[in-house]
Amino acid sequence: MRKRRSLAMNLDAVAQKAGVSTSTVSRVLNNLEIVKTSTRSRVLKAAEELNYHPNLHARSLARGKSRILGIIVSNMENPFFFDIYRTLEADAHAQALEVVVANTDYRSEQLLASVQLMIGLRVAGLAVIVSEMEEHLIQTVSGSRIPAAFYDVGTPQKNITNIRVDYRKGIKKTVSYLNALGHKRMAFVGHHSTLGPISERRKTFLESVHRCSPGAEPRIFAGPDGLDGGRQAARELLESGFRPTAILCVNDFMAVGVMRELREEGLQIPRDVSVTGFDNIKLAEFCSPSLTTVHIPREQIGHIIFDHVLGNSREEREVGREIVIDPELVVRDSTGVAAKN
Amino acid sequence: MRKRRSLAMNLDAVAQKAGVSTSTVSRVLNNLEIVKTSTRSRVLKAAEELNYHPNLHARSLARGKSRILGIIVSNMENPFFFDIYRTLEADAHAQALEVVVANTDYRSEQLLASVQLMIGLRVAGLAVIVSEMEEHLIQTVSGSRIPAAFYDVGTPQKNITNIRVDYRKGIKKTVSYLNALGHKRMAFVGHHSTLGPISERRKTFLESVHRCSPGAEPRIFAGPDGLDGGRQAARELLESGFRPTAILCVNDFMAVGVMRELREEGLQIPRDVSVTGFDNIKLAEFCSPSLTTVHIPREQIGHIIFDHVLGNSREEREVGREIVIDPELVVRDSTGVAAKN
DNA sequence: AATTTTTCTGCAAACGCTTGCAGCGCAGAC
DNA sequence: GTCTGCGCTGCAAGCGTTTGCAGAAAAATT
Repeated sequence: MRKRRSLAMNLDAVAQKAGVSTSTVSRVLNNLEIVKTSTRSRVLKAAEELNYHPNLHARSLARGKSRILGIIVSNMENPFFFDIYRTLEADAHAQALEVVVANTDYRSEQLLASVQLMIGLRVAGLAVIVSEMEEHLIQTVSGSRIPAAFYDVGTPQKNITNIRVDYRKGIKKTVSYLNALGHKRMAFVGHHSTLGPISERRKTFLESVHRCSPGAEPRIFAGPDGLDGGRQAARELLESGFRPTAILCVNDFMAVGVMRELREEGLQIPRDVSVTGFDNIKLAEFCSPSLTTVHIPREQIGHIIFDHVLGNSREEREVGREIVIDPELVVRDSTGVAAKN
Repeated sequence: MRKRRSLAMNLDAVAQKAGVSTSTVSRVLNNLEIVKTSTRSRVLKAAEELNYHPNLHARSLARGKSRILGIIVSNMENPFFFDIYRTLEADAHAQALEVVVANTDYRSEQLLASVQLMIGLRVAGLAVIVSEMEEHLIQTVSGSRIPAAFYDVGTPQKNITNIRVDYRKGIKKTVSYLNALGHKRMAFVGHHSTLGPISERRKTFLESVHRCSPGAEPRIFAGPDGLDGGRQAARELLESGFRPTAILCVNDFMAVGVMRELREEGLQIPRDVSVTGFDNIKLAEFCSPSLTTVHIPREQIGHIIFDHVLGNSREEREVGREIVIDPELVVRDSTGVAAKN
């Protein structure tokens, strides 16, 4: 028999100090109104003096579940993900839920690890906002019986809600807007081309261009998600000798990097080349020139996810549906009529 | 006696299916090399088939500690914090530690909640990267016996290391650089003026200006941390009628917001007004014009924090020291000679 | 004052895991 | 054939909570 007398404060210590049982302490700490006021204050005093902090692991174990919302995102650095995270966090806190975030960095082994973590933590709900997702992981989550919501990937399942944005529509709007401005030579800057949702945007881009201006020869470039990645892709584009009059970027974050490189090379935006993004992150209004983009309502998405995963009204928590969101084009200063040449 | 036969898979189920005891399953799952290969594979197969995921709470409880690094930051949206977080996360993962992040949003009640959370989680180590910090919280952390590191706030304590950047030096370098360019009328744009580290920058700014050019009348403006906050502060500045030739911003993130507003109002940077930031976040290179700023080595800071809190060599983990970092001025395109008028 | 009801508190099991120790089976030594 | 030693496995206690149930104390009722 090990007698590893713990140093860490526990219920017992508080109970002893207050001269009550651990059950009573527990009830006080959980605000069960059952406890007599005098006892209650005695316990609180003892806890205070001992600097007691309940062991959340023990608590979750005893309760059989944790009050934690798990969130998995591909890239917290990209404000798109951050904004959804922020909304989810606020909603969670409003219901006295804690939040655990994991960042996959678009790496599927990290995604696997994150999912394992969340299941291991027995989170009360799980939001998966990633671009990389494998079928068997979806099954794993579904099998865990944890109410979950996936953004952009997977299909509705038993306890899984799916939220997606109609990217095709967003891309089409962008392409036909640019087409109306006379753009024919267009390029697409993406990232991680193998990922489902991303390759969908790329494909739609090609389709749209072909439909709008059959003669055009659209080109594709890519780099890692981020400012540097955008810049790098733009550099490759320029070095390739291709001179598009418009560049569509897979997201705003990369678009900012793209614009930086174009500027560096002496190209004026939008006089020499138009640039568009996707997401409508805050930064899109703040860069120079401000960015024409496609608005994706991240707050709304966050709220929807939360409500479906942990919402408190019955109908809200109707997990297992698919929800599609329509994006809107937002025209700013990074686009203009096509340069003639 | 409650017989809440759990739905969730547990060791017992796996053990039963594999025809062994829970101890053996546990040993297999923890890679204890003691187990016979045949047994081992039988157990792994059973676990796999049952879609078993160990309950991390139970594990932490039994082990008496969790393999979690806790991180608390003021504002994850600001890339400064994100970059430190990213480094910490990488270091943690390299040692098979999980990470739990909490965002305080500069709210001290949220900071309190976050600290409670981390202690409740019995994290193996804690990194607190915030601008708001109260003495009694420091005591709480210190009393928890969790190895911790604070950035920018607090003083070294028993199990607490302190990392700080010599802001005074950074600000002084900036001011004298601007002074050398002929700037006399300067403004400082900060946020949350009551916070310790921030008010230090502001104070040093005032001192430095007075020392460099005694006749000058520096002005202070502020808004919430972020792009919008910077913009808002700049707007107030302009509306006040004050026309500085240079604006020092408390950080790069806000500086980007400031530049946006200046541009909006038709002011050219740096011809009409110079702007500087602080931190040297990636975005500083990507905005237009690129931003003169003070480099704070966030990666280095992240590594130092990790090593002191959870590093595996004895001397690294020398918690309880104070470490000061010297910042460097990085000159880019947002600053130039003072406008004559 | 005796009884019933209501409040409040404590007991002890359960949550799912880890781990010290004891024990079993079996190989080799004598 | 007994003994020793080793490799592997199981037993059971313990981690710090929560909570159903039962019992004690206090209050209300008769």
